[in-house]
Amino acid sequence: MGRPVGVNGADTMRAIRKAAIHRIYRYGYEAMNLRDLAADVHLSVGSLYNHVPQKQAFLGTLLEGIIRELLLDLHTQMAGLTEPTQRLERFVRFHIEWHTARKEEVFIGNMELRSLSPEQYQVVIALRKAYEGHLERILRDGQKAGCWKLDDVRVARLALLSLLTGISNWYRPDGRLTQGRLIRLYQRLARQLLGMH
Amino acid sequence: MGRPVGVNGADTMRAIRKAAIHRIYRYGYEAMNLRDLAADVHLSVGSLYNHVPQKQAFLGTLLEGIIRELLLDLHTQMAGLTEPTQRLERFVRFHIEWHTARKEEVFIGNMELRSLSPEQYQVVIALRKAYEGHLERILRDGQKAGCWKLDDVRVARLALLSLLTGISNWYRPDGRLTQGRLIRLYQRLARQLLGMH
Amino acid sequence: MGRPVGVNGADTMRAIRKAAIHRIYRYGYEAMNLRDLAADVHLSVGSLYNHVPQKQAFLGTLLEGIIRELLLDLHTQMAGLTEPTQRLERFVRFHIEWHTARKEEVFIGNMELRSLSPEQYQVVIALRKAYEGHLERILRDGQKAGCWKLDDVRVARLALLSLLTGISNWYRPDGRLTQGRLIRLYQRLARQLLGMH
Amino acid sequence: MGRPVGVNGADTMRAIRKAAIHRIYRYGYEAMNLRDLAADVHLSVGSLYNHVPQKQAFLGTLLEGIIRELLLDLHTQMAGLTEPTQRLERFVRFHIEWHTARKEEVFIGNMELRSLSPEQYQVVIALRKAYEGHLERILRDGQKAGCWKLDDVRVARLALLSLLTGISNWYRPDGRLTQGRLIRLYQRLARQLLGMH
DNA sequence: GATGAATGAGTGTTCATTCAT
DNA sequence: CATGAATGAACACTCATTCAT
Repeated sequence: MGRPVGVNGADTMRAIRKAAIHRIYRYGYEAMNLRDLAADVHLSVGSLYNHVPQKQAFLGTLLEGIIRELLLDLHTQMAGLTEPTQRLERFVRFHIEWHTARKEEVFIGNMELRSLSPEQYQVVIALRKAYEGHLERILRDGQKAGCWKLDDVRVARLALLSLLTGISNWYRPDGRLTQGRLIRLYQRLARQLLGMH
Repeated sequence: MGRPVGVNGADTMRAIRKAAIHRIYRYGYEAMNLRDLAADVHLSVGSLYNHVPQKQAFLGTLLEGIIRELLLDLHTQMAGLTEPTQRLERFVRFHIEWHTARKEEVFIGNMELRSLSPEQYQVVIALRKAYEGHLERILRDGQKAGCWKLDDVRVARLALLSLLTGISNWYRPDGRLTQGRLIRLYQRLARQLLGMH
Repeated sequence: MGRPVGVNGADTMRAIRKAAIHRIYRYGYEAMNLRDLAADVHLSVGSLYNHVPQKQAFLGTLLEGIIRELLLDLHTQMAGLTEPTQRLERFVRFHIEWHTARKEEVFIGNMELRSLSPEQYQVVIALRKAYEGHLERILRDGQKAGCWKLDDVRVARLALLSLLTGISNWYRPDGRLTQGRLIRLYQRLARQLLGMH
Repeated sequence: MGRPVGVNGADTMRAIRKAAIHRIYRYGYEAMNLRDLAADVHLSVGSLYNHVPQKQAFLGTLLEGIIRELLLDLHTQMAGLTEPTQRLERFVRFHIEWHTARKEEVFIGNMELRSLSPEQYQVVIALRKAYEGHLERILRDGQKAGCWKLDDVRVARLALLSLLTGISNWYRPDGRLTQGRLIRLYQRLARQLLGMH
């Protein structure tokens, strides 16, 4: 059969990504099978391969795409800020906004690293390190500037990221807390964690 | 065929559990196949089934066993303590000790919840809630006693657990930090997170 | 891999049914394995599953299909007849024709009822009852019309069906008896069984 | 562990046979597994092998035993009779008595022939032929003696056996018909089938 | 592009059978 | 005799992947 009316390749691709992210989020990469994925976007398995390379390669581009977008958004948000305290506030807000708005992406970006091939793993880990490095630079700059006095900057960075990323494990958009309140609470927690008052 | 000399069922079972935990930790439950698991303990697949009921049921008992042991150890460690600040210190130490000594168990206990059947999930989640409830009680008692002033006890509990549990994502036994120093650092971070000085 | 030239799904399905009937006839449902069945129709096991749902479900549709066809053919053959004696003659002829021409189908339709799931069993048994009911109606009508005097109509029906169906246990198409002679012999036996001269 | 008190080998063997017959009757030989059979007689699979040779060989001795017992009982029952009509009456009664009292044995004796190895099959078939031959001799003697006039003695024998054996497909001990009435009904049917009166 | 049909390697699971204890 | 534990071959079924149409 021919191509259905009003459907174009880019739309289909987007639909596939979305469906894949959802399935991986709920069942994990290994447990996602291409038949179900194809069905989600009203395609046969055969047709899926007109859009997707291989399951494994697909996971790679998916995770890489997610973290690249994260980094891109981060740089946009942080542009122009220089003062460490301000940068920290902004980072926390950004991180929470992304991790609540893009809960599923973030979740699989953390969980499915082990499903990557070694090469894919290297790429994604490098991008993650860039993200972590961003926060670590803020902490280091603030330490130098006397904004906070940390025993161990690296541990503080790890701790702060655990704190923030943990949100994606329990946050529900329809939960008790508004996103705004959540951000303010965690900005305070972050400050306290770094020993600011 | 037949039973080899000097082989004992309980020992075999222990070996299987250990090997399974390791494989699930490294590759995930879905990616663990019973042939490899059997090979780990020098058994044929058929023999594995003399010890393990079904892959799925096995995962259930595995995770349930882990968290039951965690709870048991927790109660032992916390016995006799009443003062909130003391209990918090002890909880942090206990959590980190367990999460560094039993890194693999803890990791799969967090990651593989989604691989559980609905019934198994209910059981394990209930046990996890008991653990979280323990910390929340500490925080609430300390709040009443004026040890700390939290904006939101529940969020503080979630934040604290994220902070502590996150350790299992990066901790290496042969890393830069001794376990003792790690505990002291995190005890301080915890105090600061709660706004104590 | 990929689809070979000139292959058609419906043809394949027919071939599978035929091969399955033959294997079940010779070895029984339990003893039929899907690898051999696939090989019979020059398919791999995987490909078999493009046509067949599950072994169990397949048996269900197979047996149901056989008896539905039997019923359909019966109604075609009996159409227009009213006189009990005539209907009996025709029924006997029809039954024998079907049970010799479709020996294998008939055989597994009788033997493999116990391999059906409870739900499948209900369905098939209901269809069988329809067939038996047809004969019983003939006998009852003839009884009323005075064509024969039976002690017990139900027992006569069971006896008659045993008599006729038993043929499929020993009939060989290349045997001593032509189908025509077989039918005439059994029509006489049936009449005698009912006490007609 | 040692041998339980009050249990002896012959009893165990009898229990195994009985359980096996029942399981084969209900599920078929292929579907009967030795674990369940062992459980039926409160034994472990390993222990079963102290009593039973191999599954396949066991089936052989089982079926052979059944038909040998049938033949033995037949000869006992027929002893002393010479007159064909009398012998026929007695045969019918005997056959029905056996096929109702030993329904399960009879059923598997007919159904599971195809599960036998070629050698076992030869043996059992030979014994069955002896049984069929007995009836055929009666029919032939009666034909000679003018008790009945059959078109085809062999077909009459096959028909008569189908008629009688078919009872085991529907007979229920707690059914509408007493065994006595059943026998009288079928004795009449048999006479009519042979064209007497 | 879309589809149905094909493939082969793999997966969990069962089962008859054996044997040291 | 009874048992638990071992084995290996088999089984139904799944799944990523390919390709003629």
